[in-house]
Amino acid sequence: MALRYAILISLHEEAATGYEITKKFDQGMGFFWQASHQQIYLELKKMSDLGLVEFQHIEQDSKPDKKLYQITSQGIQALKDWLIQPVKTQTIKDSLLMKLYAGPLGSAQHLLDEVLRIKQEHVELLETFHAIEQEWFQNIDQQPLPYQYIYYTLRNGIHYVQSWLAWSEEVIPFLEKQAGAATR
Amino acid sequence: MALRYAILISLHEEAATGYEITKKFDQGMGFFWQASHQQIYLELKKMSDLGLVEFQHIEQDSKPDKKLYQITSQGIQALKDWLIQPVKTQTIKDSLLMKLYAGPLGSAQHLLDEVLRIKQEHVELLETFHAIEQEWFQNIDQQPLPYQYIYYTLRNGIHYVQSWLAWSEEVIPFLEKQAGAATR
DNA sequence: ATGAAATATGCAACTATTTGCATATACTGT
DNA sequence: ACAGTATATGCAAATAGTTGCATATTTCAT
Repeated sequence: MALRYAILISLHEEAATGYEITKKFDQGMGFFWQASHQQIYLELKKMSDLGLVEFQHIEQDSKPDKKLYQITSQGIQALKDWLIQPVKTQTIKDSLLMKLYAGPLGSAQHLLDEVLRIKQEHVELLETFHAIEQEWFQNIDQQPLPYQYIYYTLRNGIHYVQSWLAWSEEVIPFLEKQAGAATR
Repeated sequence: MALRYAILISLHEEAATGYEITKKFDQGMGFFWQASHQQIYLELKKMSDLGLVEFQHIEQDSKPDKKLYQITSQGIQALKDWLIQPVKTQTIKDSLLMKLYAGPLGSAQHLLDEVLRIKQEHVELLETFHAIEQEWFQNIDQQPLPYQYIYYTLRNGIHYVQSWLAWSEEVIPFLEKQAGAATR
């Protein structure tokens, strides 16, 4: 159900097309929720049938037609009701750690390559996060209240990525040693 | 598919019943992969049909009968093949951050309560992790190699929980201020 | 010129996961 | 005595998510 409420939160910020919501899931909200365009279009249809959102057809020259969705008062109420429910504990599905756990049955070199690749992604993500922090969240306590809340979701991301990078500095030397030992 | 390989890794360590594997998913492997007993029993059946595992019936007095599963050579090969595939990037589904992102539309007091509750869980988890580290992973470079790999999955967990707790120290004062302001 | 990426939406099939139920015995705590 | 927890496995229904495909135009890069 959480996808539904992620979409409602996005539409509560501003009216948008399915295509635009999909892009939002690749950016800000994407850090804590991911969804494909197929999922989003299908969910928007269901939500429209339930009266949580409504849309207007917009015809465009030189581009495909689109549907601009906006949240209804019923949608806002449903979102408010959901926001005060207890949060479900986050499930973690981390196949890198699974492969590491399997240890010597796999290849230390392969694990090392993967850790280095993901490290690079995390380094870039951290730079992006810091750039966003600089650009949008300076003097945070003077920003509008909604921004202040969003700022703390960014801070969560920064903490997470930094801790992952700190861990990688521990595991990389170990994997280098194992990968080296295997070829000798 | 990853559930399948999580089970194979577990059975490669030692033969086990579905019930015992379920308990493992609540402990060590549970940090990076979760699965219900329904999922595990169903998957074991499929894996048995495919010849990746085999089982023997064990009749017990005073307890229900059980099936002891063990990995086959075919299962070991399938696992080895999977271990050298690229890892899929982890998906994060964090409804706490989603509710935080929604900000003033929800209740700061409710968010604060939830953060404090999860913080308590994380404090306890960190204690558990540290206890495991002390008991099983002292003088890590003198331990058997498979233990050394597992140690780094534990280290990942420790880093993660510590970073979450550090973040909570940032967000709690903010939410306390917001919750206080709302009642005045 | 030709291919790739962006814009824009959607169906169908499959895989993964959750939720609810069902069964049966024994042990432990109140 | 009675309720709850542990042991042990499983089916069925529903929801959630992935993968592959389909369509149609424009703009940008090689």
